[in-house]
Amino acid sequence: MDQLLKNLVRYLSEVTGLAVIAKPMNSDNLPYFLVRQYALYQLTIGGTPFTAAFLQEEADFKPAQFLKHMRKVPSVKVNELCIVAQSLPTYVRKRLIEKGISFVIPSVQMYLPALGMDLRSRAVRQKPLTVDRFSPATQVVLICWLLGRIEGDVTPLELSKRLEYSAMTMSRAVDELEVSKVAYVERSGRERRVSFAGDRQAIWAEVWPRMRNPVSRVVRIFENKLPRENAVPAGITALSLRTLLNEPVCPEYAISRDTWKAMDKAGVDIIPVEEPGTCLLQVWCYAPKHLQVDEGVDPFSLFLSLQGTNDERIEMALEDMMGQLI
DNA sequence: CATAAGCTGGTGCTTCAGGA
DNA sequence: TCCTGAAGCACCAGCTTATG
Repeated sequence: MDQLLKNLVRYLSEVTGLAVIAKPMNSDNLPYFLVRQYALYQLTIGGTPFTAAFLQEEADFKPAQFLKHMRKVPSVKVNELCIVAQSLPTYVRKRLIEKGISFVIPSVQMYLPALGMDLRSRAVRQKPLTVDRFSPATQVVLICWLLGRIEGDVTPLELSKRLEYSAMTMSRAVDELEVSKVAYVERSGRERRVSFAGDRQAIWAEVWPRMRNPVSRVVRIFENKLPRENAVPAGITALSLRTLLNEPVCPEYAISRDTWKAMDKAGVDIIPVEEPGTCLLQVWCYAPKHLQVDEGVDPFSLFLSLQGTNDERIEMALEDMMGQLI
């Protein structure tokens, strides 16, 4: 109880900036059952008087019963009551607010209508205000939609199952889409449903400058060391599958960072120079497999991985591919 | 090469709807 | 009126990538 009292005084002073004084009340004339359940204090916050009731047994505290008890104590003014507790379930707090009963849970929440104060320590979620560059996870969601694979609206949880990200990461991706006005978010209860804003061509034009090249590094390995089930034809190889461009001498594949980590751990050899039987392996910051289209990586990621190459044939092939797509 | 910034998932708490 | 399960959320730690 001493600790709770100290916490109360410290918390109230910090948060309100007012002088806080708490003195135990004389409980000699109180019935035993009351003394057992509540410790009463004379509390003054910046000159405003309260009767603070420290809860001894928080577990079975009931607001209605509390009021009934307090009405039996002549020295207590019901409208000056303030409950002090270490923690209270949210539904209890809700009820107290409904009834207009003041309460303080040090470091967590205070509700003091007499002072016009209502504060929760938990900060409102810090959403990004703008997004200059989409996170990899957001990019995956966007491309998935651009590929026509997201019908209607979805929740972050559904996205997390489909794209093998955590629900948390998908929730953040939805934040990014929302502030970018690329998607609309509708809340129904605790659910967030995301729907995209119509026209694919317009959205692609708007988002691609903020998208990143998925390739974080390129290594050369022997093609027979390739993890077939996780590797997807990428780069010029993928472009040659979609356009009239010739196949490159050296095939290119894409894998996710996680797949590469596993390969690296298992000790795959990196070949420093071009050699027969080798291939180029692009390590992507997301999993190419989830967005795969036909035999190769998705055309959007492919475009992002090849844009800016100063090769006229590639530029033309890219244009050709994007033209067909949108 | 060291430090900062960015990305992601785990953990535990809060909120909400619905049912007893 | 109270409880419960599911979803959403913040905080944090661990790791990767960018920068001087």
